[in-house]
Amino acid sequence: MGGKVGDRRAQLVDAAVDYVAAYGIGDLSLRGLGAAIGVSHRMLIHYFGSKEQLLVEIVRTSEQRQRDLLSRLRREPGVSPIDAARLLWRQLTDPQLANQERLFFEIYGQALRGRPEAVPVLDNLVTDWLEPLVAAEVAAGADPATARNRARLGLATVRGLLLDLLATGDRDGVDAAMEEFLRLYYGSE
Amino acid sequence: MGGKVGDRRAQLVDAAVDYVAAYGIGDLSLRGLGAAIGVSHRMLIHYFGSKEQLLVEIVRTSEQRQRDLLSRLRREPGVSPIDAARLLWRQLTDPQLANQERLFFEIYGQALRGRPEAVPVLDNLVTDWLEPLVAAEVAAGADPATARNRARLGLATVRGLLLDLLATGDRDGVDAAMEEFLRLYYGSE
DNA sequence: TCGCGAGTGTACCAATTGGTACACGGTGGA
DNA sequence: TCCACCGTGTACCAATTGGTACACTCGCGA
Repeated sequence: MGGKVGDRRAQLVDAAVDYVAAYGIGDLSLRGLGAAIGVSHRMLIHYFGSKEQLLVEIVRTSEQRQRDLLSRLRREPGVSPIDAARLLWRQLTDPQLANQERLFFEIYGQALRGRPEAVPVLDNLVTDWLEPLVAAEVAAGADPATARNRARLGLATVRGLLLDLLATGDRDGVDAAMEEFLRLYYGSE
Repeated sequence: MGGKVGDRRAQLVDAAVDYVAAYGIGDLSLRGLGAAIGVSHRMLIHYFGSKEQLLVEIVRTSEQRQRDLLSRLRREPGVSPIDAARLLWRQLTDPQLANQERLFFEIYGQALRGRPEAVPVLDNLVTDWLEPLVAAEVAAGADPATARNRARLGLATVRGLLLDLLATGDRDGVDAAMEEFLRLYYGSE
């Protein structure tokens, strides 16, 4: 039962992502991680070949978790753009996901620096999220060109306010700014 | 002439910030930095006491450079909010400052992780920039409460689009989204 | 029963790190 | 002139890092 190698690997990488979300990916060491998740650094090398490959898997899995959030967005069929925006906002700012969001920004920063395991995330960082937002805009009647602009703007605003929230912790202030945005975005038409 | 200790220190820290803006602060080593700016790692310790103190000065100086951008904003007396926004946007997205902006996000990421030399930036990350934006809003006739919300929103949007720009490099697409924002922000009243 | 291979631990290695000890040189003041 | 001191280089140290070698155990198939 479940003794397969892949299972063990998957279990390790999952624990590793949790650890990294909590303690950061920057100064991760195999020994520290191993001690935290109950395995020797020797085993991490054994299962993943090298630290770099382990990091690749960590980044990929962390990305996958973000994508799971996204899929919840995408799966709502007839959701209006404003509801999509609110939903996105509420999900991203769930305190339980704070660590995951911090990790997002940390990986982003390292990707900008060219850290090889992190760089690939830059490709999908914007486009992946744009797609469902554009779809919601178009469904709501915007023409495709402005739909793209509006979606891009909405995504950027959400992320900028998330950055604010993580820095200041001022949930009320940031929520108020978000409401102001929604008013501008949907209220004036 | 000019042989004062402080001068040498200041010169070193300035070169260090340039180096860090180009190569990142994450895996900085005294030897690597020293070799790049023409000084032995021994001297960096001599002038700064420890790597940590050097990093503190690097972060502080990098913050100061951001603040210089800010002061140019603040010094415009009767600038309308929309012009302030455009000015801010154009300055932040100047390709010559790309490295500096990357460093901003990198330091932010590390600050979220609790890296001691970076954490202090979180305090002023939002509030410092809010002040002149709020002032511009109030001067343009907004009541103080919504002025604060609008300023916070504008700052977040600018940063979110900057994140997009650094990730995708799609200047045209991001500029278009910015224009869409300005239309919403100022056009509908 | 035997043996083989996967999973694991211990010990080790080379490289890199921040930091220190000490020695040398030059410049300015007594 | 000579002495003190600042700036600098070289050599070194201890700690930590990723990665490897080898030995051991345990379960399963022949």
